[in-house]
Amino acid sequence: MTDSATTPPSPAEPPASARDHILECALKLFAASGPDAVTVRDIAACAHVSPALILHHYGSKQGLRDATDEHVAGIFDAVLDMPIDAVTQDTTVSMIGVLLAATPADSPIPTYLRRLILSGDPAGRKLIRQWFELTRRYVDDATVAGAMEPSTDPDVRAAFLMANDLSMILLQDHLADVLGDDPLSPKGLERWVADAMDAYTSGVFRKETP
Amino acid sequence: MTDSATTPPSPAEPPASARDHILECALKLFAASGPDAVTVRDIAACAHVSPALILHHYGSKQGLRDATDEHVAGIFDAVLDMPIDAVTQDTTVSMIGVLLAATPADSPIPTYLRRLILSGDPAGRKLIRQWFELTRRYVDDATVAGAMEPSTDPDVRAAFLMANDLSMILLQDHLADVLGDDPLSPKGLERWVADAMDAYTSGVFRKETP
DNA sequence: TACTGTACTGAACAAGCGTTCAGTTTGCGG
DNA sequence: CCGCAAACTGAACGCTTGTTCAGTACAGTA
Repeated sequence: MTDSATTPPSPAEPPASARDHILECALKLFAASGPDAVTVRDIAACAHVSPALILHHYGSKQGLRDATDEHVAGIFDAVLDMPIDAVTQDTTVSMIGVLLAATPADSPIPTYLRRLILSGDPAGRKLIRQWFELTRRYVDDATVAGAMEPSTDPDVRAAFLMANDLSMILLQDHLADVLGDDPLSPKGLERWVADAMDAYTSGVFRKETP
Repeated sequence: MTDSATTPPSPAEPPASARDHILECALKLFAASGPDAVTVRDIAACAHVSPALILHHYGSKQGLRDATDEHVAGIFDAVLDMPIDAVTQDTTVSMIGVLLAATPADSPIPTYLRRLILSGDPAGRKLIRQWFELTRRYVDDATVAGAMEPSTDPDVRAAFLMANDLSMILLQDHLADVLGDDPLSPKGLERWVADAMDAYTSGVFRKETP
């Protein structure tokens, strides 16, 4: 319930309090192994504090999980609030490019996002809803603007594009395995986007086989 | 190490031994909540046996997990071994339709498959590799046959199609949430396949905006 | 200096976990 | 019938887990 307004007014850089450090470690460890596999003692060791301090600050392990979810969702919200124009132009086909550009290369946030989406809890559902609504609006706008072929089922079309986007996060490791390039790395992203754009503009299947 | 050959020769229907019943329950519970969240006692209660019997038959909880993985992978292999012609024709765009047709409607297998793929363990990686290889071969065949537009990066194209397929399993709940139809139900599948085929043949984006 | 609230710790607790084991029941060949 | 291996159980063990709690260190205030 205490938000960042309770912290003393530090102008540019937060003083990296133990509380923030704990959340940072939790984010990293949760992303790497999943919250269930990470113990409070693991996080305490990572943050160089006692396990009791974590409970002191966040009430319970679940409280820390919730705080981490909120933190990531907040970052994601900030990315989603970018003007939609930035999404449509350049090689940035999708939300993924924007998200990757907004987070450092070794950030655990994409990985954590994957877990959040697949965990089935409301935070992930809300996140997907926002993502879908944004894509849905984009489909309408682009269709009206003549940049997109009209679809008889725009909801499915938006979900189709979103799912395609998401699969890069969800299947990152597997795609890296079969393609040889991490699809979320600059090189891998370029390969992926190039072929995806080609598929989306030139089509994949021929209408009939002459 | 003891395979099904050790069971007595029952002609049509396996006698549903306690051992099989345990695996069946494990499959259901693992799919529903994830192996980490399911205790040996949970599985024992589901199968109406003592926890000790599970360890007697499978050695350890990990042994049961491995056995369940193998069982699901075996079913999946049987689906993948279907002739590729069956995949290309009709509304069955993809592996998903074949898989769904091969399993009962309320089967926990698709859900378990999702967990297997995302768990990061070798069983899931092997499975994805097979899936990819099949799709990769399909891309070549369909391109030679003139049914598919040639791609400059066929590996990515195959991964792209596979990922699109997989996203229906991975995002099943979320897609059902935003679309109102479970994409793995007959109705939802029809909606999805119709729009996906449209996108794949007519394209999504226009080449230029006149 | 004395007071107070917050950050923080070490040690312990209760509960739940996977696993073990001695022992009982069951089924089957001799 | 006996004997023996396999199926199966109840009760416990050791360990890890999240959590609690009494107490310490330290800042800010009067």
